[in-house]
Amino acid sequence: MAIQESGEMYLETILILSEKMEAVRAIDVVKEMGLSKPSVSRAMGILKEDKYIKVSDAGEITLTAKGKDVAEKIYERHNVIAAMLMRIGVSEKTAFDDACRVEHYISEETFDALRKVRDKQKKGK
Amino acid sequence: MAIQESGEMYLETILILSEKMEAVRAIDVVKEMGLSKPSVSRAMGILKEDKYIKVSDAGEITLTAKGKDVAEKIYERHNVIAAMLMRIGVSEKTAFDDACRVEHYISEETFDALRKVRDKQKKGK
DNA sequence: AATTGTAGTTAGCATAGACTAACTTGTCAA
DNA sequence: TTGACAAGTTAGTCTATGCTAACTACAATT
Repeated sequence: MAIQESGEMYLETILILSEKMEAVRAIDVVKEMGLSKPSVSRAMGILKEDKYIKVSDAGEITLTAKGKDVAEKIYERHNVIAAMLMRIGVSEKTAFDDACRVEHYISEETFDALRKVRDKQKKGK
Repeated sequence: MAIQESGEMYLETILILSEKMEAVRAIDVVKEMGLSKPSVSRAMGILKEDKYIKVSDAGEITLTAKGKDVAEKIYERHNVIAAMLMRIGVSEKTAFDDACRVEHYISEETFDALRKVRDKQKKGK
């Protein structure tokens, strides 16, 4: 089964958390995303089942290569979209929030186009 | 209850269809959106219940002022987003499809910013 | 009048994704 | 060693949104 929007959000969150702390546990995801423990517990079960993450006996969650691919893809989208929105005058908070929703819905083609705009902009500076 | 993404899609579709034909019926929505009759039938029931549309005895669907507000808002977003994507090099089809998904997820603030970019661009031409 | 086709509805089911309540398990402190 | 907290799981529920199967109701054709 292809990964869903919620799965992408969980993986992105795990990636971000793993850059901030040595060990990411389910409870950290609960706190970061503001969801209930059972929701996260079940999601981790599915992500583990589908080989996006590994969970150690101690409960430490790590991304597999497959999971990292997804997480980094989404995270990059997030950053590119948020940066684009801020460039056209959207506030940081709104840009972040909107990017968080939009990141799951744009095609590769659109994302490439956005990335190109960003690169051109960068060079121009 | 606030209107959902699917409700916005139905209303937008009804708006578009009502510009193309004199009378819009549920079956027209079925054909336009590629959904099943029961799905559309139920959705119309909810939209009617919540006063977004009116349905005549003959089955003709019309938008109320409230429904038109939503439909036009979404339709404008659709157009602005698709135009923006095409301007940065996205193909027409992809721009249309992506706009169709993204239109439901952007804030008013982001939309205003997009509109401003479009207006500036227009003036510059 | 009987058949057929079209529009719409009803009933029941599926999936994704969230929730609460209540349980287990393990650690740590008194 | 016992009691309490923290982490995680299990079980059951809810909402949104779709589906199929099977029905009704009506109109048009033969």
